[in-house]
Amino acid sequence: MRDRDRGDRPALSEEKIVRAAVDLADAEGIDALSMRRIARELGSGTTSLYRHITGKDELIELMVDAVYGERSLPPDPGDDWRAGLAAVACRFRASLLGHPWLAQQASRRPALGPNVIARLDHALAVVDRFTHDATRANMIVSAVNTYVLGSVAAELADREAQRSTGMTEDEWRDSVGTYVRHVVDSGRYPHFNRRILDADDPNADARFEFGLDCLLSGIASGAGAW
Amino acid sequence: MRDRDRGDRPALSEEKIVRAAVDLADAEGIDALSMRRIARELGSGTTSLYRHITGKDELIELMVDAVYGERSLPPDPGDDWRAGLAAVACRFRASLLGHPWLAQQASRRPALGPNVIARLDHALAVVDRFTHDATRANMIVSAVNTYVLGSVAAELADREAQRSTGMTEDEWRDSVGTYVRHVVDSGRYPHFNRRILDADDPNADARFEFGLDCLLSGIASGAGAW
DNA sequence: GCAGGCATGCGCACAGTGTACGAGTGTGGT
DNA sequence: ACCACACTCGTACACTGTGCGCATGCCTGC
Repeated sequence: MRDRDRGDRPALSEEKIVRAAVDLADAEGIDALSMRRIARELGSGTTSLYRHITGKDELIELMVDAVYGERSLPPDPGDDWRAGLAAVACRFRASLLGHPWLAQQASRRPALGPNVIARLDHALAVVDRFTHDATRANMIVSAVNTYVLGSVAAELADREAQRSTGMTEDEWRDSVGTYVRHVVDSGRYPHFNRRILDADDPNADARFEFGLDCLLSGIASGAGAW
Repeated sequence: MRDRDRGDRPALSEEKIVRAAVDLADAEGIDALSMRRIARELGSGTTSLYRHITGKDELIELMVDAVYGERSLPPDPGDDWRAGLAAVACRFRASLLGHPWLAQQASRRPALGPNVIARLDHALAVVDRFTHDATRANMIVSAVNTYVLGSVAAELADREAQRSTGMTEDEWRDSVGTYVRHVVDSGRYPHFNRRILDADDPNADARFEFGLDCLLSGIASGAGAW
């Protein structure tokens, strides 16, 4: 008993709980994340978790900050603020895509853990090469983060749709297609039709980069000044 | 019995259920939305709801489309595509802000109800004044919608934070402030400090419009072309 | 008028959730 | 040696979504 408790189960800790929770959420989705399940994964009793965290809400905040901390900060891009900001945005996007549950939590409470602050500081440092106006720098970073967040949310929605129905991409397209054909045949939405019929459907990466490029160009041009 | 069933409770219907669900989610948040609670609000049995909808997932999809349909389409802006697109973005934002639970659902399955399609068609019509390239129009609309979604998600996170803690804005600022002071005092994040100390904290409307203006300027300048 | 089918409403039950409470246990300080 | 403490965890409670099957009232065919 002594050996088992000391050896095989080297006691719980906040860090271990958070790591197990992140792994579980990554593997099976945020809906599968329950306290009982985390405890089972750790080989401990369910309520033991509550000795190290105050509740599920706090656990999720800790998970968010932990994920923000797992990637190292991108290298200093020198004077090219635009490339630097694009790199920040891509890293942020990669973090969100790697942990699909993250984007879903973003509209709950704002994360302000140490790792989040570190990333924010880095982004502000990059923008500082472009403008020394603290208020403006703040808004620029907000705008870029905001765009990335929305972009990933939309991308995940698409991905989730075909995952939850268990269809391949082609099957999904067919399924939606027959429904959409009704709408198209009604002829009431000509522009929507054109989008379906004429437009190429760019992949998520291309869409992301297109919007990011527009946003950065607008920033560079000095838009948004009073 | 006959009278009661016929008069006071004029039978359930999909539409009534959806409306009750939207009202409840607006008033008490998405977490308070349970099938039992909706049934109680309607004065019916819980499982009666399942005669009209297949389950909670479908209910939420119906709720999303219902909300998209409650605002009339903005007037045709004529040839000023930029003003028209800005109007579309503001309407979208208003819908999301009026129903905080909406943004949280956006990263689940994509809504493709009739009302959503109608709005999409309208947006594409506006952009058609700017470019006739269907693929490019598609990406432009995506980028704007994406930005609005992210912007609202961030705004709601702030709002939710102070609502859930039951603090006023000042109390919240103080509470975060003391925590942040630790970080600031450490001196490790100079740019973050400058943001806290020097930057004005623009309200959500200003932040939204700043980013939107940047994005639209970038689009107008032709950014994102290969 | 009446029988039967059918749509609808709903009580019960089941497996699952977050977490409060308090009892049990091994460890370190005095 | 003793006590206090940190920790683990079984039990319990009030919830959740929803499948099953029964009851009831209306509509149709005779």
